[in-house]
Amino acid sequence: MIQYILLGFLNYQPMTGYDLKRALDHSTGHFWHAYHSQIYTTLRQMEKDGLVTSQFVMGEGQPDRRTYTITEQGREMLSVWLSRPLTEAVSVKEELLVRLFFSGQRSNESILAELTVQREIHQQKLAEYRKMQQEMEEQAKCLPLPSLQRDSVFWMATLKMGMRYEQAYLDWLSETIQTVQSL
Amino acid sequence: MIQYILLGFLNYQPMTGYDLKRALDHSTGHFWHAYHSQIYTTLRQMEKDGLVTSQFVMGEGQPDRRTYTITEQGREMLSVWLSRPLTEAVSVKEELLVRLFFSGQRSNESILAELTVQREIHQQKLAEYRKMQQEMEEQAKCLPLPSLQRDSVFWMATLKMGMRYEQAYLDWLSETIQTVQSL
DNA sequence: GTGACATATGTCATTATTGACATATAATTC
DNA sequence: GAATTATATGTCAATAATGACATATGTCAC
Repeated sequence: MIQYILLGFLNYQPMTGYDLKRALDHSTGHFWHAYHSQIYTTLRQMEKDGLVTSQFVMGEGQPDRRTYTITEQGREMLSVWLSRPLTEAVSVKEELLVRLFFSGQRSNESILAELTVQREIHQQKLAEYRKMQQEMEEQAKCLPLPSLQRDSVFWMATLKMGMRYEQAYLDWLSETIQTVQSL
Repeated sequence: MIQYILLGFLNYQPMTGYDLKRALDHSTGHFWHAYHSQIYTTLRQMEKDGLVTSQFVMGEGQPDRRTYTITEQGREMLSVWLSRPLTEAVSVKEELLVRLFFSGQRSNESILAELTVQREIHQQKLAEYRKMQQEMEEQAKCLPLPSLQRDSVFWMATLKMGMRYEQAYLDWLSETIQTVQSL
């Protein structure tokens, strides 16, 4: 998966591993996390596979940088991947639900403490997404390239799903906290 | 993670790998999937670690079965895990959002086809969860052990999150389909 | 000047997960 | 009687992901 994400970004412009890590952290990282270790090793593998090329630039006054550029083969691979639609349910991994499922043996206080912390975490996430939405709407007014206008519709769509997810999570947490309190 | 799920089930009663696979598929599998291969290998490892013991029963008229029983150490490990609350955001993995994020280069038709299939998938999931909820509510009236009454509150809570998630997903899919149609 | 932080790139051992391959019996259906 | 499905348990190679360890420079504040 991470390989397609990297191709997706490199399809816009050449970037270094560090650039990519930052780009991910502010966008796709919210729905597909990656450590920098995974990014650097995947980029190396992709170079071996001919999906990208790299240029090492000795740092003059700055640390050395290795810039990766997508190849025609890389673009082709990204296109093929995008053209083959997801036709199955993706598997969800929700550790909190696993924990709650087996929480019959726990005290109400222990459970409530955990759910309350989670509510704070998801409130922060929602606030973060709302801020991102505002910033994105402002940036959309003055995009450097008109071709990015179309892209920004999809970026915004992913953000909207993030907000719906966080809102649903928050609503459920409040409901569940109430339920546990009344036990 | 899968290890704690297995301990969670074995904490109720001794079970075989096959039993566990079925139990997971009808419950926790909806928020933490596991192949039978992972279940069997994890059970073996857990036996080495002293978390479970196993009794092999030659099948008389039925296939051979290896029944796993949780040990005191296993119960302890489960308890410790449950008592250490999740205090961080769990990382989400949403392949559809990754795909949509980089879908600027795709045709509207291709995107709409994918979103429509996803809507059907999530509608089915929601229907499945609603059916499970009905069954659970009926079963709750005549539980074999009164101690399960408390547990069923948490099982129901996880199911409710599943329904909220699917509903949020469906609402977002409809919204996004409309957005793409109007491009 | 020194300590902290951002920039920048990597390695590596371990664990987790995937999904195909393999095997055998019993019951049911055609 | 042949095929299919459910029961039941495993192996294994490959991939993906985790998170610690390692290193070096530039900048800024104190």
